[in-house]
Amino acid sequence: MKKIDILNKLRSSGLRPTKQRVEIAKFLFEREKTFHFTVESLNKLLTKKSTSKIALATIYNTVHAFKTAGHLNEVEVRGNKTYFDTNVSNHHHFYDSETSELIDIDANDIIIQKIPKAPNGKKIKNVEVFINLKN
Amino acid sequence: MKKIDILNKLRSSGLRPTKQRVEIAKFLFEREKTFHFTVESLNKLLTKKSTSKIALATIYNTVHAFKTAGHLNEVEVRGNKTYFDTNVSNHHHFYDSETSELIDIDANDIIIQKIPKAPNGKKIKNVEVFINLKN
DNA sequence: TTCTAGTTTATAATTATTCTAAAGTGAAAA
DNA sequence: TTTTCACTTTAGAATAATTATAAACTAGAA
Ligand SMILES: [Mn+2]
Ligand SMILES: [Mn+2]
Ligand SMILES: [Zn+2]
Ligand SMILES: [Zn+2]
Repeated sequence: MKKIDILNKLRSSGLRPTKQRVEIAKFLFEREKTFHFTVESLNKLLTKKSTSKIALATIYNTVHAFKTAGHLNEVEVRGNKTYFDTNVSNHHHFYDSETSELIDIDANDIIIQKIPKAPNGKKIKNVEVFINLKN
Repeated sequence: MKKIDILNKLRSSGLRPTKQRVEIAKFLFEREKTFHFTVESLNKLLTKKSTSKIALATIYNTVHAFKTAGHLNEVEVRGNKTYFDTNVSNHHHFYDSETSELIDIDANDIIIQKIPKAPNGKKIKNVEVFINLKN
């Protein structure tokens, strides 16, 4: 994903491409593989990588703006911190609690044969599979 | 589960059956169906039910002690609070984000036909399925 | 009954996150 | 190009969940 696409991505979701947003978006979206992160880890990586310091509040603001725009997903991981995922398509995860590392599993790599029907007036929105790992 | 069993349950896991622990254990374990809760919700319910007030710190201590002893499981739910589950067997969940309600799914009610193999030197510890509900 | 390690408790501390409100800025309009 | 202003960034305060502290209490062994 090139810079022009980043600008389009931001503008088309009603987000002004400010210096900070572009820098964060480039860091998050200009990569081949999925990136899983917490605000803390993102902050550290950005601080290390870049010269210009971005306020922590801005990172929170930006991550939430990207999530609301559908460019990031929140992943539920045991623990206190909130995890985000640059892979916004429907998929599953391996989770290694030793390293707190998430690994993507393509939706097609898990096939569920039998599933219970949703209760009362409810419908199934989506199904998430977590595979916890050990050594 | 009767009172004597509660006492055994505590003692056999190295926990002194104090007044507070017995009261909390009775509240949590003397019921037919699985109970999912947060420390906050448990605290409210205990306050309503009982005459003797239990300190919030004691509820945290006790829930952690029960979890460590294997009498409670922690369930990962989106949001800030930590959820606990009296069902410590391997099972799955429906999750209704409208009501923040968890509903158990028996392990046998979900059959996974295809699953990827664990990465590098890792093994699969367990598989958890979350079915998110909508109206 | 005495004794003590384990437990409870009020309160302080910590940690992740959100709020606030003042200063800064992208970009539309003049 | 300059003006203008709604949107954005920011430092710091506030909040909320959880954990730590340390003094008072107690289960139960001796
Ligand atoms: Mn979490
Ligand atoms: Mn959670
Ligand atoms: Zn992912
Ligand atoms: Zn459950």
